[in-house]
Amino acid sequence: MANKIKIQFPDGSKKSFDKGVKAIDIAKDISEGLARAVLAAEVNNKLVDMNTKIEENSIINFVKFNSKAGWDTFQHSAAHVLAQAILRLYPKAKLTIGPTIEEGFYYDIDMPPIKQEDLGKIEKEMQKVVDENLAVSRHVVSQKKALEMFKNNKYKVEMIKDLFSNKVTGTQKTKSSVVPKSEKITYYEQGEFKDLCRGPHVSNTGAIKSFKLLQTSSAYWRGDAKKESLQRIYGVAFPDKKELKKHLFMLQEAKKRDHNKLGRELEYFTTSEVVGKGLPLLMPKGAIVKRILQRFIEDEEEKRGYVPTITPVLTKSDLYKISGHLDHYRESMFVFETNGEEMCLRPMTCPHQFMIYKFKKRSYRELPIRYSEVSELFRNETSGELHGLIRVRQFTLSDAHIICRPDQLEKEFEDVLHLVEYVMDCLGIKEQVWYRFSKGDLSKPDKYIDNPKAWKQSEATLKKIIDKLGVKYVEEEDEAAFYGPKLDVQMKNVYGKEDTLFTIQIDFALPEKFDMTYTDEKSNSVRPMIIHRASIGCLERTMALLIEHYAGKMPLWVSPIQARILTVSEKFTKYGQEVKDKMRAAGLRVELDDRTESIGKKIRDAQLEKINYMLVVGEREVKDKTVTARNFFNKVLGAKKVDSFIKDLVKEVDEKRIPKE
RNA sequence: GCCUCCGUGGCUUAGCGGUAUAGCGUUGCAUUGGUAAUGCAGAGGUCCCGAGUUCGAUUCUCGGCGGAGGCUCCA
Repeated sequence: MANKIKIQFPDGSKKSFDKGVKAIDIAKDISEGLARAVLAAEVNNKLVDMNTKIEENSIINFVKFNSKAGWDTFQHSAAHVLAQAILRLYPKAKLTIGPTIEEGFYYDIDMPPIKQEDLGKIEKEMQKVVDENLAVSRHVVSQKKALEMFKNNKYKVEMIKDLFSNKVTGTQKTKSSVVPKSEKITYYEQGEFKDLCRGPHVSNTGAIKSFKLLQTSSAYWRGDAKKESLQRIYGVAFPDKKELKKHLFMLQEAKKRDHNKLGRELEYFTTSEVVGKGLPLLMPKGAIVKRILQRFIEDEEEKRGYVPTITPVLTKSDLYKISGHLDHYRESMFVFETNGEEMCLRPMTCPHQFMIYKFKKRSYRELPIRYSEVSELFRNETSGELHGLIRVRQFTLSDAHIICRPDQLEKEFEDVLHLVEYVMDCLGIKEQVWYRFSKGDLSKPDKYIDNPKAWKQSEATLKKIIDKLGVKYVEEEDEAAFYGPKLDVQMKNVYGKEDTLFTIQIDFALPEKFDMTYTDEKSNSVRPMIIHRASIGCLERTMALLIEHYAGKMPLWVSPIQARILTVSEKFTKYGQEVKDKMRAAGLRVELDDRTESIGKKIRDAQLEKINYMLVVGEREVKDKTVTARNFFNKVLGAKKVDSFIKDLVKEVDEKRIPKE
């Protein structure tokens, strides 16, 4: 029996096999179909290749394409095919890393810039590699041997060395974990191609049935702008053609929702060369939405005990010297000299509000003080990172600073969280967001305030609070503000790129820098705690993500044009006007389309403009004092009595109901 | 800032060394219409800007500006 082992399957059943049986043979034993479908196996929770020999009693779980591990395995195998094709076409190219990402895979390669038209050539070569159906094999070697094998590639050499010194591999974005210090290193081989890799991989290159290279870009080695610039090639792969086609179709569909396209088409905003980069001009519709969001949050905050401030956008740079912004942030600030003084446009509201706090001596009885301001901020972002309304040089943030006693911190934090949740509820985006606990990186004293003890303490405090409140979050290193850790609310745009929507930050540093104090019950002078928070985020960005999320079909309460009255002919203009006036009087945003166009045309136009309700008025309606309503999904809601319909709409606005198809 | 792609009337687009297509939209008139009606008439482009090559450049070269997607950054 010594050469037999027991394998346990996910359903709990067990079966015995010869010692050293390959994972693929176990799958075949169950069914040929399964063997074809699996990409890798988890043996005792460890991900391995299908040709791995199993030497002891194990629990096995087969990994298919539609699981996270299966996707990763498959995409990464495709990345190897790409790398092999590149080396065949460009023998001088130096491979670096080629991880899996949510949208597929990429490979960073040190080589001359790739033109768009080269991608077709590379794809052809990849197809050859796939057609050759090369067996993929895994090998374990010593560090010495590995260094010898990859001696012509300085990047791989650096990685191999790092692997043995417990350094983090990969870039921050790919989230490669710290590899435990090991004696051995693995590489994979397919045909003439060898690459350093942890695996696992599909067993043959022929499995990569269908793939597409999507785009190229440049990226820096280890994400460091001071290091070599590499060519990054993005792609995605699927086990069959149909799925790839479907995926590419979905990508195209998603791009139709791109706020940068849709927002311009729907006349929310535009840009002008003579105004400048990253400085969008909000047109009436965009301005209305922004104003609604602003009024909404101002009212809501007032209800929740915030007090407003209005502070200047322009300031002497001295203020930011105190706060440390100038040190940590200068590159992204607009700083200029005038009248012999250095001035700047404010990138943040915090120091201004702190000055108001410091206006007089504060008692513990006054706290918490919650200063809020919907403020215009300016950040001199580098040109390449600007994007539509999501990333701009001037934006409006619903900024607030809660100055409180340490014993109030938790309650205040919780209240902020409730506010943020309420806002997301009203916007109907609760399902689309997730929380990110953003921590500092103590190894970067330039980027973060150098006070390890305080960092640790405030991160622990934040963690304690969010754990206690049962917030589900992901932790991320090196994403904090320079003065403290954050809880960010994250959302993706149509390109799958992640952006911060709202943020709540605990600040341990600025109260000190600004020498902020209050007098406690024993007459001691004590440092307050500060929560920085953005409740509805940056209004422009929030608007952009709403446009994308709703494909332009905004919830009634934020919609710039809630209803449009469409007259069947000029004879009914007067009645249309009457209905419009009534609705306006009820506070609804309504337009009258009394053009001499056909009713069909007017309906189509209203639909293209994503107007919530189309109200047709013609002979029937005039007679019955009704309107015939449709919603923007073009669903006919039938004839409605005008007065009761207005009442319904007002109610819908008040309830901030979210549209459903 | 770096890499790739891009820049022709409001939009989509043809063209290419001799100042330019077409469709949609738009304007006016007629038609008074219940899911893009029809007819007639019209307006609208220094082909992103600058320099160079050329007898001549929207077309070729270079530089700039602007846009898109990455990278870095980040609300």
